[in-house]
Amino acid sequence: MHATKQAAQSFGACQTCGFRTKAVCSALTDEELLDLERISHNKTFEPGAVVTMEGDQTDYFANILSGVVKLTKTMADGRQQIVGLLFPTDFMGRAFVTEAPYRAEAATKLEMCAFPHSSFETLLKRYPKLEHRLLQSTLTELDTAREWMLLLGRKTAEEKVASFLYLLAKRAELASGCQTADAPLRFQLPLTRTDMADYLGLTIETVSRQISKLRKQGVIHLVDNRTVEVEDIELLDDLTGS
Amino acid sequence: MHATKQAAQSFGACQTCGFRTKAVCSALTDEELLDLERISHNKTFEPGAVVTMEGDQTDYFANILSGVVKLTKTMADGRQQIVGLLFPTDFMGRAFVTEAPYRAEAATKLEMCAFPHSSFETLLKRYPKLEHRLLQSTLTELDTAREWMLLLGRKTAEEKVASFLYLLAKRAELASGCQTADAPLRFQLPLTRTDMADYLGLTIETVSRQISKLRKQGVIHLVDNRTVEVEDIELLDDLTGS
DNA sequence: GATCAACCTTGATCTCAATCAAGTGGCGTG
DNA sequence: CACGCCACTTGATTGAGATCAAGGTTGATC
Repeated sequence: MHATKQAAQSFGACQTCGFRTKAVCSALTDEELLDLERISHNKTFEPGAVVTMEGDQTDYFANILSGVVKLTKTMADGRQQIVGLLFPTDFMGRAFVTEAPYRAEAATKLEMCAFPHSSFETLLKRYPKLEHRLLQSTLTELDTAREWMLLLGRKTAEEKVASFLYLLAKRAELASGCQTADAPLRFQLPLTRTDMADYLGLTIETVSRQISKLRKQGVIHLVDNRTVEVEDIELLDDLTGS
Repeated sequence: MHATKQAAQSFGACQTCGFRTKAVCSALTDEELLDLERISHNKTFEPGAVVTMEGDQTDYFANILSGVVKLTKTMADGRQQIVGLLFPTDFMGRAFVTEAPYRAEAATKLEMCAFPHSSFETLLKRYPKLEHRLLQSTLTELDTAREWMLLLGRKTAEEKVASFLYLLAKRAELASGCQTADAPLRFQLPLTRTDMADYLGLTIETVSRQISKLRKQGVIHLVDNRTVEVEDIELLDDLTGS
């Protein structure tokens, strides 16, 4: 029920600590946590690997240790929409529901700490505060989804792309909070342009154009296609429309 | 913890029964239900009345008895997005969170059974199965929100309007399930054109045009602006894109 | 180091829905 | 009854983003 050696190294001590205090395990005492640890095992996935299929029965619960999971809905003719992203410390899985209404896929290299379905539900019944923690994280997920509904329904292409980059920037800032002071904020894009388009309700061409525009405006700098450096976080914030 | 006389009359016995078996109270036994009944009181609102403000502290929990609540997010420049609708038997309120990230407003005449914030949370702690029930309904809400993200991000105007009408048609069919057999399916639109636009991420003009189009195609018939009769439910289903 | 396949960018054009504009019908009020 | 107001419809025009098309870059493989 803790990060592997690799994950611990790749994130540094203050992030690893985050798992104990931020993930679902934060609901339990050290002693109770042993029950959870006993049924947990680590799993890794390569980018693009399907973690759970739509309507899959053999579902399991998991904490994301490193990497990003995308939750995708697909229409009959192939149109896709990413309906959620899961980041490290986020919880994956649906209690007491076997049928997931969407597909979970590794967006990047992925490491998670998984629990078998039935054992975890047993623990949920034994520890109401674990279920309480789950309710809170579900409510947070609901808020995030609704925030994204506003973006999808009402924001312009520029605002959509700026919002996504701002989200990642804030997340990166928080993660590196205890290390770097005011070096230029830099982060990796966990998604390809295609995934970004599917997350923002746009086409890849529009995403690419908007990124170029932000670059020309001096808001961001692209170290490479997947590495962003934020040059003006306030301007980026203004462009989100929020 | 049950519908008022008026509500009971306006819905008929099989719908009133729905509150006992479908609303949050379904988690409790008749005896335990008394605890809930003791702290509940009914409230009514006129269309347009604000039930909870964004960031409101004086939040309360409630079961919707009749009418529809819209949950709205608004941007600084006035752009709006409805991020959720609550129908009868649905539960309103956020456990252990005082700040709501959106505004709840009566879309129609509204009747609800309300519980004070603190008393309800006490009951939640006393009855874990009540909290369990809350988790389940939150998960359902999350699924609904994500379904809507696909609509907002990827569906055409026609598909959006058709999806909304289909949703209402299915709901109406279910509600009248035990009464009417195969009379033409008829229902009231709980939203104005403006609200529909805000729910679907469109403008009122586009909503109006798509409704006219569906009418001309013989999919629906408008008894009046707010009353829809479905003439071809299968065709309507096809047009949703799902 | 040539080839190929992803992934991304940029340009030209098109199209769907937004915007702008005018008009209708119902309803409450003076 | 006239008036204004509100919700809605319909038409004309515009524009943001989709689509179509071409080219660039990177990295894996033989």
